[in-house]
Amino acid sequence: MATNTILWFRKGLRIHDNPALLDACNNARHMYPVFIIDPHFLKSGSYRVGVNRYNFLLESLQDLDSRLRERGSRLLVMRGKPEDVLPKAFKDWDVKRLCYEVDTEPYAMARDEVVKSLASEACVDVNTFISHTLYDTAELVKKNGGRPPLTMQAFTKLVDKMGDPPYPATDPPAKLPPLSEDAPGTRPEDTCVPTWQEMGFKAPPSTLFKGGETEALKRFQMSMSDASWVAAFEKPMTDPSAFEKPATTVLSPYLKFGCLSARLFHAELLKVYKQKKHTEPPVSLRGQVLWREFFYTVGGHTPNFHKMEGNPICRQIDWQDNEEHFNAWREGRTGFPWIDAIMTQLREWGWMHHLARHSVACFLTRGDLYIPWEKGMQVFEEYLIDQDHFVNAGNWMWLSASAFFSQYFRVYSPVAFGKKYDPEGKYIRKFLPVLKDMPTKYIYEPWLAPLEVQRKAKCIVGQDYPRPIVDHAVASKACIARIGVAYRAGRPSYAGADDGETETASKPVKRKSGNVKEKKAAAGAATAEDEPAEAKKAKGAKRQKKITETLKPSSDSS
DNA sequence: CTAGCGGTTGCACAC
DNA sequence: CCTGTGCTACCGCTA
Repeated sequence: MATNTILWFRKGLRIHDNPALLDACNNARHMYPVFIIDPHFLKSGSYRVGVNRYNFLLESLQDLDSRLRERGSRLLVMRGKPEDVLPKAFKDWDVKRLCYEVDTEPYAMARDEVVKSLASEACVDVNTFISHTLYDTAELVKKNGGRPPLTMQAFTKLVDKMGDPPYPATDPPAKLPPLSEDAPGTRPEDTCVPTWQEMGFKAPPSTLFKGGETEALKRFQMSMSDASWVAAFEKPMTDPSAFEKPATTVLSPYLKFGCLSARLFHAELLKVYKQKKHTEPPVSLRGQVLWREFFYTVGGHTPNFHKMEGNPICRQIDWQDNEEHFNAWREGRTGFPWIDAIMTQLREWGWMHHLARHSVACFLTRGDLYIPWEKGMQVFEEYLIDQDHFVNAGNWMWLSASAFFSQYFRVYSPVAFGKKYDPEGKYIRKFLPVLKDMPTKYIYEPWLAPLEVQRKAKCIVGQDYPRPIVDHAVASKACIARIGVAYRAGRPSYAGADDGETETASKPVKRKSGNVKEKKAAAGAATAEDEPAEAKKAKGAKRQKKITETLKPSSDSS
């Protein structure tokens, strides 16, 4: 017997490869495609979503609406909390089935548990589908013995053992089950896609990238059309300073919102790979899709993944917040043009190259400022159009050497790194017009330019552009020393064999060499209980103390 | 249990 | 110009 169904869009803002859509159409008299504008994502004061990503979402909804209309349906954009909106809709529309795509982010998991029990109270069947990721990440974890692999190598092997991911779902019928037009609360003027002004944003969006499935598929085709480029892709070889034509696909925002299916992307990559000799993960284009899968898998099965505290895979480091430095970083006025240009691109475009993100993330945390990675993560969360919960947190832990990556002495130079790719400083001149006439010789280090040169370039350092907030040579050495202390003081133990395991302190932590007590080490003192091998460090201790002192917020400004 | 391997993406300086 | 080394001794995984 045909019933009324709700198709609840959250991510997965697409028609293609959408198993929830297919199920919602199945045996449906009326099908109601719904998106709910959830106030959770708009908490005033501390934006979770800046105007660029929010508008990207609104454009994606517009596009989804027109694609549904082409098929005789339309999108109902509802306002309110899902746990209020949905039960009312169940009753108003006499709904018997609710279909949606699984979302494993912590907020979504909790929300959906509530919705499920409300649905059950209303005698509504709930059908859920995994189509945001390539695999069911819980299955990957199970196959790996109950805990997620923590290296990309191990993850790639695991995925290979699983075999190819499910093939993309078939396209939906050309004619979708219609809404009942006299259903309460579905008037077009009450359920249309709002504008960014209506959402309360003051400043207009400034990103170049347009949201939506149509745009996603266009960009996807464009990227895939050059098979040689696809087959030869090596992420670390791409240029972070390219902005006229970005060196990578810029498909990430479309994957984040599900405007593009990762499974479609993956399947098409395999087709190209069959024809051509190609690069391999982790650097290949397929590798990039696997990185996303990796962070979804680890993040979805690690408690408190987006925090340092209570996160069993995250190294506990004595980061030190510094309001002044943090604000300078966020607002692009550190005095390092390469860093400030990247932070400007972040705010204006909502997207920058992966390696550019590395530069600024390293600078904020283990490289120069020693500020908690969570602070940086929150800034990215607000401004990035492709912000993706697990990917963002995972990469911030990576860059701050808190998890996954531990060679903390590999510090990016805020001067040399960009110069390698863009010796002329075109990227800096583009995003920091105040420096556009600075001679190439000084474009990465304007504070070294003689005053006369600064005058001629109409950019006086200290007036028109800030002086550097730290001496990188000093700050980076201090950071390396201090993070080394934190490393020796203890390491995280992933004691839990299960997802829910949060207690980690019970297992003894084995150490290879002198287990320096945190307080003593932090004071920079060599201790008597240290192994003889540590003796040679006595000399280093003094220097270390000095370096540690330079990190104190009161004394480290230049 | 443990040693050895290898890791998407650093840099400056010495030789 | 190249390769090696210090920074400081990393760590999950595999055999």
